[in-house]
Amino acid sequence: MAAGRPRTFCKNEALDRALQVFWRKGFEGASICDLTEAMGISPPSLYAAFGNKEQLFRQALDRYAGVHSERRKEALSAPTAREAVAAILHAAARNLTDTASPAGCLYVQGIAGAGEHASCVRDMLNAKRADSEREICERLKRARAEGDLPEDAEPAALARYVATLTQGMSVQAAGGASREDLERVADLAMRIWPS
Amino acid sequence: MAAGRPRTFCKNEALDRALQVFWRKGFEGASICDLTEAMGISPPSLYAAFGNKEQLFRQALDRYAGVHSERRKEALSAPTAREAVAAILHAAARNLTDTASPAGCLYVQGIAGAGEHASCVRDMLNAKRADSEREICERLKRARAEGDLPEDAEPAALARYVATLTQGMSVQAAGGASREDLERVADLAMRIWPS
DNA sequence: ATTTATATGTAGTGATCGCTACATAAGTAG
DNA sequence: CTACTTATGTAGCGATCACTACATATAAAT
Repeated sequence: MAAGRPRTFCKNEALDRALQVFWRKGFEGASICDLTEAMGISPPSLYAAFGNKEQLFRQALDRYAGVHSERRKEALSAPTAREAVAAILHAAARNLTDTASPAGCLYVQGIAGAGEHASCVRDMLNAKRADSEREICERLKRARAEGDLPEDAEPAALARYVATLTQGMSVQAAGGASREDLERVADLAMRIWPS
Repeated sequence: MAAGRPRTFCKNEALDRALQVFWRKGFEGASICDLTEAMGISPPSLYAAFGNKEQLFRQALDRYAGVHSERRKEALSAPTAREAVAAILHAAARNLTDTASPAGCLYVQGIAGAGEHASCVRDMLNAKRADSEREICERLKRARAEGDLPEDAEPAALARYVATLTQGMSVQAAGGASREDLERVADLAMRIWPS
């Protein structure tokens, strides 16, 4: 059939730029004007390609989630639970203070000034954080089954401890904490390990 | 001199109601309309009594900070550093999930959808979180001086660990974590203690 | 009673929000 | 070429934002 005028920008590239804006300013803090400027396109192009602001956020969030899901899997593939959790925490310290990206984690900073009507954004971010915690929990369950963790260890509680730390590290990073500060937090946090 | 028409509302009571709104929605997420409705006053009364939205937030934040500073001091007055930190973490688990208030901590949730022009709000909240961390650090320094902590303990790093946990717990609470969940995190967190 | 000072209620300011109508440009299909 | 489809650029929509002008109300001071 007829194919119409081709779009003049790369969708994924534009999405990456939108992600940067959402990451730095949060969902509500990022205006369409901020986004179109960063993406190098006009509002009608944005709406034609991505739907609306909420759908754009969802797509940017999925892209972000893809990257971080891979990093998480890599960290969790360490041979022991102890090494896996240490890898998660130290990767967090590193990534959350990466100067090439906004400080902190989109899962935390994205909440922004969400009024009531942005509850779906809150739900999206809650779900992503829960996904992350669940993957850690699964790894710990496996470790317990393999005898890598004692029988009385509680994977769910441990996973929540790790998730709480990474989320707190995001707040710390957004507040100006240095990479070294967060590395030290990660080191301290690992002292709970029975080994 | 002449005293003029007296105001028809209690300033502190109105401030408390504004605090609830900021707490639940964040600085940017709370509209003047939300605030005036909750405070039971009209916009001109709000501006006459509190200046503007930013100054209102600052006053609400100070009020919140007063309450939490007292609670913190009480927790830190425990005889040993270990008990003091445990008290901080368990108080966080309790307070952050208090059903009478919005979930989470204003110091974290207040960041809301802060656009660039709300950087002063970000600074205010960063400063309050830093205050909290510093008080914990002071307590730990005292403990080390008293021999309650080993010579090689690092009060600053420990204080940052505790602050990171409480901030992460705020994110967890805002995401729906239960009091029991957070209590278990606090228990796990205390396992790093050398004792 | 008059003056002075502060608070209130109504109503609306300009600016910005997310979003879109509309005409035009740029491609394919026949 | 004409017909059709899709993207772009301009320009602006109604709604909401933080905030305020203005007239009026209510107190104390003289």
